[in-house]
Amino acid sequence: MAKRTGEKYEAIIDAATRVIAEYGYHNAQVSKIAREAKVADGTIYLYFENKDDVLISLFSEKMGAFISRAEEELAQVDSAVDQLYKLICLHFEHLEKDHQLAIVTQIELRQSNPEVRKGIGEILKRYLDVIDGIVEKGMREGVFRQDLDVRITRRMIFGTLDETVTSWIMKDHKYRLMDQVDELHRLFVNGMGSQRNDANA
Amino acid sequence: MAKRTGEKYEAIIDAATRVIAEYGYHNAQVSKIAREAKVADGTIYLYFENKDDVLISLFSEKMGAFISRAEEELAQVDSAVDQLYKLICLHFEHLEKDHQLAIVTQIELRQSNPEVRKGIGEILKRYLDVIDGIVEKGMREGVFRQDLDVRITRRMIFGTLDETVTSWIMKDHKYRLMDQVDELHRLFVNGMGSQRNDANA
Amino acid sequence: MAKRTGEKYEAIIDAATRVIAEYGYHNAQVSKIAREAKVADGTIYLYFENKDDVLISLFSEKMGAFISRAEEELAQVDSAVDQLYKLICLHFEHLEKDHQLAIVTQIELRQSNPEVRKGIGEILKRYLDVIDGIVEKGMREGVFRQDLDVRITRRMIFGTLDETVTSWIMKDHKYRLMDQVDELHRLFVNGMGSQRNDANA
Amino acid sequence: MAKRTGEKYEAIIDAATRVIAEYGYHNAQVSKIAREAKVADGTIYLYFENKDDVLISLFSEKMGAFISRAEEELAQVDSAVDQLYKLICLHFEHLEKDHQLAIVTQIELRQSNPEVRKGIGEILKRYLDVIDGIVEKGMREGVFRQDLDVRITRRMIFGTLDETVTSWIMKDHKYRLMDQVDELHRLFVNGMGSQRNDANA
DNA sequence: CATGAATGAGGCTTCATTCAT
DNA sequence: AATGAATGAAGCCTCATTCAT
Repeated sequence: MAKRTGEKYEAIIDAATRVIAEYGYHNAQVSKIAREAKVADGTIYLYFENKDDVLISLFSEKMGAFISRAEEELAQVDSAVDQLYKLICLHFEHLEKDHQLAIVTQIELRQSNPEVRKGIGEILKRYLDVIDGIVEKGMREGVFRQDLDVRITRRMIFGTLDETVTSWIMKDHKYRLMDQVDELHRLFVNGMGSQRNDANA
Repeated sequence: MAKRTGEKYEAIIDAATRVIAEYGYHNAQVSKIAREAKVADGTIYLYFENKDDVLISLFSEKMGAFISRAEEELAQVDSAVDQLYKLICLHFEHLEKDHQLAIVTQIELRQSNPEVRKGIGEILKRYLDVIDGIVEKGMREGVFRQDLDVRITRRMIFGTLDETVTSWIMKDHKYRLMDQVDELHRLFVNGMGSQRNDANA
Repeated sequence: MAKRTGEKYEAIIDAATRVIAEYGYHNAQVSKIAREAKVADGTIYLYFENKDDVLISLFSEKMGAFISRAEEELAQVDSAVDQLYKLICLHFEHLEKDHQLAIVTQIELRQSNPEVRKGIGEILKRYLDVIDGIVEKGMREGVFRQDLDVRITRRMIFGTLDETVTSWIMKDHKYRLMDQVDELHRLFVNGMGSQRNDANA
Repeated sequence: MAKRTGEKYEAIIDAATRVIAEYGYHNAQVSKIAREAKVADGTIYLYFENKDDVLISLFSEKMGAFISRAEEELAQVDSAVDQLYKLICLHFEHLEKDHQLAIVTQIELRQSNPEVRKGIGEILKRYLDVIDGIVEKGMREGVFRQDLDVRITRRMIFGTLDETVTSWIMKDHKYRLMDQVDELHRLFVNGMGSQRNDANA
């Protein structure tokens, strides 16, 4: 039934992003999104199943495009260590370039109902796979420990990046995310590093 | 006006925890919480300002008690490295021991309105201070790099633990969190370690 | 936001009048008014800001129309004495013709909250101006004393008419208001009279 | 059951007067009155049937005392014309001396529910009888028209005094009520006068 | 006599979704 | 395809009154 494509499809998603960023998730009514997109309330239901679908599609479109781009760019990088560096850069650049999107995906959409959160989770899986790929490549290259648990490591990387961005937004973007890339990369690479260090020993 | 103490105060907070864990944040009506606590709806308002206050208090009581306990236990540990280990243990133990609380604090309360989220954020600050204390101690001890950025590092630690717990809940607590303590500790300590490794060099 | 016009706008106001007259102010719930108006509860909020707005609008529409009509009719009367007679007639006719409206405006709406009472007061100001006009005209004509205090006199006229109507309603409309016009007119005119004049004679 | 007498009985009535005058009828909760009277909530129910009873008793005590005093003082005045003058004086003095009481009886208690209004109405009947007595006496004396309708005339007098006081309160007691006694008396006496009499002259 | 903690019924309003035009 | 007026379910909170102490 829902068209899921076309000029108005995109207009609605962009309007939703702007409205949520400006008014917050709890004040982003369908009618407000419709007004912002310059369509009638009912028109939204010609392009989306329901409001949840708008939100999931918003995340899917924005994040999906980012993941695809990330996959492409990472493919052009040789070593896992450099890929990780590139990943952090891409992650931060992506959100630093679009403050509205950052607010919506990091803060507002997380208040959504279980249905939307589930949709978001599924989209994020692809991103986690990208991270897994880098970790596994590093293990194969021998620059990361052989006994790394990929899932644990992936959660460290994703959890850290996610918390870093959220924190940056909560502080009103007062500093530059990109300035933290080097330090985070070092923390990750040292943490996963194959060399001597076994501080716990 | 609100009493904020007493037998029923605790009964209401515990009832709220159970109801939210079972039905989800969006289906945790005041009347349902009251029924679960075996008090009248109105009684809740003798102990709390409003529904938001119940939720914030729930987080505050549970998390506050945990943070206090953590502070005490960490004070009895000598080295920063061991303190960090202890912190991960406490964090995981705390939530693994009480699946309901884990669901409520990690998943459900994050869907709450801005007011509640603000209250939660303020309580979490104390926890972040605890993490900062460990990082700074490690730097003083010389086991962590002198050029660590405490805030960046704190976000790595908290973000990683948070993501790890959330992930564990989403996977229906199918494995044991405590089994991941060693590996995470190693990732952190190596990441922050003062020794050799400068993978980026 | 609220439309404040249209077929349903009037249907809701009329329904509110009937419901309040029948059940009393304190038992006139929005849902009851909606049912009486044959619209959904939510529809009321397409035409009015809130319940208070319905009540103020009800008074404003009914009283506003009456005042406008009164202004017109009085303009066609030459002398102040006859205008006063006409005013009493109009005042009584208006309320005697519509018992429900009389009950609502004289009895029920006076129990309303401060917000509504304030709205009512502002609308009544226009009516008091009409009375002032008559008194001033009579003074210019020389049929009323030159040393009349317009405000004091206005309060006598309005207070008397108001009390008379309220009393009539409390006695269940058992007699005819119109039968009291002559006597009241005589009391007013003699009271204000510049000398002996017995205008009614 | 209710005692209706004693030190606390009066304390509660006085507290109710103060609370209603300060916070308004709609914010005068039983618990607030109890606190103001320095008794427990439940104690109020040892002296009064219910909240309505408190309000009716408040009106009854204050107004009843006034009416008794008025009856006494008027008995010492010879002519109806002078009695009417005295009545206006007493009415205004009574309320001008106690602004709180004026606000409570003229404004706030009129917002009360039908039960209370009914109680108030019954108490006022005694006052209306006093007015009737003056009018009838004046007719017997021949200074008021023989064809006066006592009820119509009574409503003019009461309605006018009532509206005058209400208006004075709404204008924040900015002027002196007592300054209007002469003019109102003249309006009444001329209005009722059997001929031209200018009683005030 | 006095207390005050506990009760629980009741209503205004929002907003995602539909469907006649 | 597009509109937007209409729908109606659902929940937080207040406060008069009670009754065990």
